[in-house]
Amino acid sequence: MAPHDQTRKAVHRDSDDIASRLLGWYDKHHRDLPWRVPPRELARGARPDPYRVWLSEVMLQQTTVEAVKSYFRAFLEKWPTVDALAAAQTEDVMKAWAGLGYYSRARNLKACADIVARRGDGFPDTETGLRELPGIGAYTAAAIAAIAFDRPASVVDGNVERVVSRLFSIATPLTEAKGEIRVHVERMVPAARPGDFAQAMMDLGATICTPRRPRCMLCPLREDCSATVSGDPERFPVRLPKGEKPSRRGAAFVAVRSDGAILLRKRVEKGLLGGMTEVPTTSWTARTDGATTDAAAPFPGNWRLAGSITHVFTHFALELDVFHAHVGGDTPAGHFWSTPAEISGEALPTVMKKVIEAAIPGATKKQRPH
DNA sequence: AAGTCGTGGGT
DNA sequence: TACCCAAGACT
Repeated sequence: MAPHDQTRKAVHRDSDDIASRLLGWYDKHHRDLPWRVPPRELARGARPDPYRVWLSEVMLQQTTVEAVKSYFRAFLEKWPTVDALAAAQTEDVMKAWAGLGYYSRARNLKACADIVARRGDGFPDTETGLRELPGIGAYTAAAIAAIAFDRPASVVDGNVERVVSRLFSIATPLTEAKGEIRVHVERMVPAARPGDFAQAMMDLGATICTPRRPRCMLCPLREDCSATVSGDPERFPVRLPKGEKPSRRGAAFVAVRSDGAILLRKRVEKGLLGGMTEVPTTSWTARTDGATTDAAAPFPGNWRLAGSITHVFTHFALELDVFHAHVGGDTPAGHFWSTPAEISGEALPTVMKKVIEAAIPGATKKQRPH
């Protein structure tokens, strides 16, 4: 290994070495992903489709690669271009997004597509231009600029924070260390292949420099890594202890018509599960004694307790008692019926599929022609 | 600027 | 089991 000294020039060369080692590793060990153009094809002159880069990056916000794959393929099948997505109905986009979580992303995705389609010149090709679009924050703007447009942007996501905090044994809690981490990344970003560098950092974090039990023996940067040399890489990044998760309770009502249709309604656009579809429920702090239950049901009827479900959101846990009744065809104001053939295509978040399944097992599964 | 916003897989 | 946390954005 080359001798180190304290000059600025040496520091720069050291950073270049890190990028070179990382890119060499990426050339051999990169993941093959549906939205990715591999380095071999980039070397032949292929360019990524900014629409696909954008779509994948928004889907990947706080979401695992495995969860995204099938949604990415389905979206690309339905809406192959940003113009196609702009021409879609927001309601259909919400339906296609159902199950992926963080539903404001879907609304912002559609709003962003509308703006880009109206621009008529594709996506902005700079970090600044991208940052102005709905649903595109600091990370996503940098990622699209680097991956789709070959800009030397500093891409900092949770993987990069972990890798860098270990490389330099950053003991400051993560919330306060972001600026320091960004400075390190800015020094490392290479002039050539900045998009591959960003994806390489994320692949390294996802496959080698994992939160627990990192595979340091396989890491191309182990000689550069302060935390590995000191013997306890899992100590980084340092996070502040988190508060306790409160729990809420409520009751949900699955009303079934004679043809098997289920009564649904649409939630308000903003806030939790905004714009998504649900069965009628009490408020989610309500007590579930008999009096409250009868008052909140969409129909007076022969309600039977079918069971209860629990669902854990990011900042609270929810327990819902699920009531089930067969009812007549009246339609309460603001509600609608969804037949067994239609229900799997509704914009039902996972918590609501759990509720319906508790009352009618199999009801939300996709029907297969026979 | 700390809280809000989903879900599923790994350990 | 209970906890961690993932290619974060928005307010």
